[in-house]
Amino acid sequence: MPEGHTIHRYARLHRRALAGRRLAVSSPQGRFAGGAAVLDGHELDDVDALGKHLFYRFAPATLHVHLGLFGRFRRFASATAPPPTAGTRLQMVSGDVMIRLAGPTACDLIDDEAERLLRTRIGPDPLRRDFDATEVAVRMARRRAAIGQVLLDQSVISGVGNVYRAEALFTCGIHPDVPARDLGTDDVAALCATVVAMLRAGERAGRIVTVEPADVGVTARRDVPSAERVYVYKRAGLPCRRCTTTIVSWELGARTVFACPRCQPRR
DNA sequence: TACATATGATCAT
DNA sequence: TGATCCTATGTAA
Repeated sequence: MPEGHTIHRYARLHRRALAGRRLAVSSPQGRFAGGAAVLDGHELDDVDALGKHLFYRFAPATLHVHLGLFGRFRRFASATAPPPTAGTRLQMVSGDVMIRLAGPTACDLIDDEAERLLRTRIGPDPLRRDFDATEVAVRMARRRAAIGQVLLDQSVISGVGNVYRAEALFTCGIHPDVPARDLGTDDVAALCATVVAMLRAGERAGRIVTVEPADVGVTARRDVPSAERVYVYKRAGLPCRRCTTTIVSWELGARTVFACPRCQPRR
């Protein structure tokens, strides 16, 4: 689940549900018991997202969460919640609202200096109002690595993961192997605009839907069947939705990338 | 019961 | 580049 759209969505939902309240904070699993004790009983002031990072502001400290590949939050009604699973790292409760976190790569208290340092490593975030596509272009122009690899580099542009990389490159007709610095100004601008639109749509819907409804024979985006929400991701061996050419996949940047050889020529 | 799998990132070599 | 960490879920045995 967790690309940037998921992170920003959690920030929004958790802010709405929990900000301005005193929270019972605990670590059923025990691995975050010390940090939970510091926050327990304090008011959550705000929740902030940058790229794939979340920051929960409490007076005593800021809680920093990165979901990694496996992490996920789940929300329960306190009264009817099942017992926490063995992997429940963090639990935050206010009244009837219970939020549980399992499987994160990071769940720790972070001081201002460490956060400042972290933020210097994070590139422009397409889901923030201050997103700067020009700055992304500057950073891409310095990379000779393949655009498919550079799109996953969080210091160049933050929040893009393996699904959106494949889908954005397909939509823009760019082959993943093209060196980033060889892309034209127009290509980079289109790519940024596409990523912004895709992540925003994903944040709003709570799921990734990158196909144009017309390409799968429906009129509204919400009517796109679950099996037909993407163009190329995990569709190796299947026909392209636009041209019927067989989708191919290979390893790029230690992750599997997918592309249509015809819609995305190497140029 | 075991294994494969996944939308991530870091560290050692 | 490869090993490693983290969890839940679905399928195979």
